[in-house]
Amino acid sequence: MTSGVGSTEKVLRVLELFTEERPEWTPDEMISTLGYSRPTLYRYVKALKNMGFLAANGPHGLTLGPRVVEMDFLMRKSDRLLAAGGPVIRQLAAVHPCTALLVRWYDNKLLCVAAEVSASNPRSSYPRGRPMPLARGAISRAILAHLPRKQMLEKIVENFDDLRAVGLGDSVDAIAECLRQQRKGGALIAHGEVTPGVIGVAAPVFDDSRAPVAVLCMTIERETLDEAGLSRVSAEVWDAAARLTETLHETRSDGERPENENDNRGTGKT
Amino acid sequence: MTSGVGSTEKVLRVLELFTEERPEWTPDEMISTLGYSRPTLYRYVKALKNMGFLAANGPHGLTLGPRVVEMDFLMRKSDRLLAAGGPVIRQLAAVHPCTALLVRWYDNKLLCVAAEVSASNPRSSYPRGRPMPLARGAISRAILAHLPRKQMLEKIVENFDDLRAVGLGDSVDAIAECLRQQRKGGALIAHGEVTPGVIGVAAPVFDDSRAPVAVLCMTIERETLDEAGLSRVSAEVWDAAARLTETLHETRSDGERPENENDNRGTGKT
DNA sequence: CTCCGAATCTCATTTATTGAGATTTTGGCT
DNA sequence: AGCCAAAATCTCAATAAATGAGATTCGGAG
Repeated sequence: MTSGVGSTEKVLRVLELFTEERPEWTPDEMISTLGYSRPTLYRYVKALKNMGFLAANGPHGLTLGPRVVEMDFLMRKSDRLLAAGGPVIRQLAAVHPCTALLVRWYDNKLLCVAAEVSASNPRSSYPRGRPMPLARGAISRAILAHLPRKQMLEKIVENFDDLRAVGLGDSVDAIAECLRQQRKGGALIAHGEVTPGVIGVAAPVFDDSRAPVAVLCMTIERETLDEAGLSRVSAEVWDAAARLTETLHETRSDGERPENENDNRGTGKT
Repeated sequence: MTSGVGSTEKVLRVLELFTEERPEWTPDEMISTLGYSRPTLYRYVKALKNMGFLAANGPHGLTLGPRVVEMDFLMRKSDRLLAAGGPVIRQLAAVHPCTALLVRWYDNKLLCVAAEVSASNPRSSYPRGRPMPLARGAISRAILAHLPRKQMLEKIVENFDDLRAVGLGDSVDAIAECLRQQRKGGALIAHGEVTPGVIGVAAPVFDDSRAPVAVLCMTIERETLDEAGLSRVSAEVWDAAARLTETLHETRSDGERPENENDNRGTGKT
């Protein structure tokens, strides 16, 4: 609206209606929720259906459509981070019973892209696609602490209240200082900031530039781990993240396109 | 363009650039491929980034963004077909070494939504998100044969050449007749129509209405199966599809929203 | 600090989007 | 099979938004 693509934003607002709580909508529900006129909403829906973003479900219901699944497929196939990270989180999960996560950093969002569970009774669930809190926990701080100064300050300002609540400091500068300190200690550790009784151990992964692109994290039941175990795990996580960073740099320069393990495509039924 | 949402279609055409072959684009590449002016393209990209459909990757590269992953997550969480179908394809995979697929039917597209591999050396690969050919193989015919007359004729016309090539008949009516015959034989069987040496056995799954919403399919190495085995497998597939149809009808009426097995969300790091 | 390419802004011009109401299509009934 | 109400689409004048050339600013490398 504000930027010369207002109509598109209105159209795509339709897609924002779909949530875990309400994954199916009728045109009339959309009209009354969004306040669009009938012809307009139908136009939008028709266009989104044509492009595969919406699909009919039953006589009058609408759900998200096949394009969504296809695009996610495409991302999984072509995401170097995911290809390189899969084996790494599997290794991590073998170190100690836990949930090992690979979390990608989008400028304003943390999103789990892969998870491996080795704990017998996992306390937490972060499958691919689950958004993660931006201002709490080891994962978040692993990003913040390793951001270039400028971006770090931006994010601190944006999330000031949460960060102060966790006790990192009472001013923007104090928090920045505190975060910068944490760079030096290797993996970031948080005790029960998100889930009580669960320890998070996280380390950043870097692409070519100096900005972090992802975080490796192990979440572990506190009871299963003593001090010595924690420092061993912490070293493992840090090390794994460093290896992953290394791998990313390699595949960037030589192979050009990432090699997909399973590429006999276009086949599969008879 | 033709329908009152032209500008939106132009914007979303940007997303269509991203393919398996080319998952990363720069603004300049987009400009020369799409023929948009510089300010326009930058406006589009900015909007798509704001909405999470695109994300920066490196200094100038763009890739698909986090919204895509989130939306797919949402679909996986709320898809009754997927929730009910998971166990079913696992059962099927246990019957005989194979790849068992659950394929959803969107009015113009077949898309694999879940797969279970039990063959030791699978010949085919159809992970979630892989689009499937619309006019070949047992899956396709399991849909076509069970479509209401009107839609069946539409689809036959649209795919006439392919269907004739497979030998179903030489006229629209002949093909329709042939397909209608196949309704009576239980599961649909195809020999090497897509992958030589691989047999496909498929059966339709129905939602409340009479139109099929999905297909269950087993793809099996021909050598591992004799005539008797094939008819046993065929009965199993048909049966499994019937059970799945049944389950869908049940969950539709009572539970209202599908129960998700693993719903301790908002948690997972520390 | 300076420079160069990348990204954004400005604003007159062009073009598409919008919605009330009429109209057609669909699919739920007997 | 055929009807009826609800859903979806169409028409078209009024309204508002998208467009792009060129100037400008931003931001990172040296």
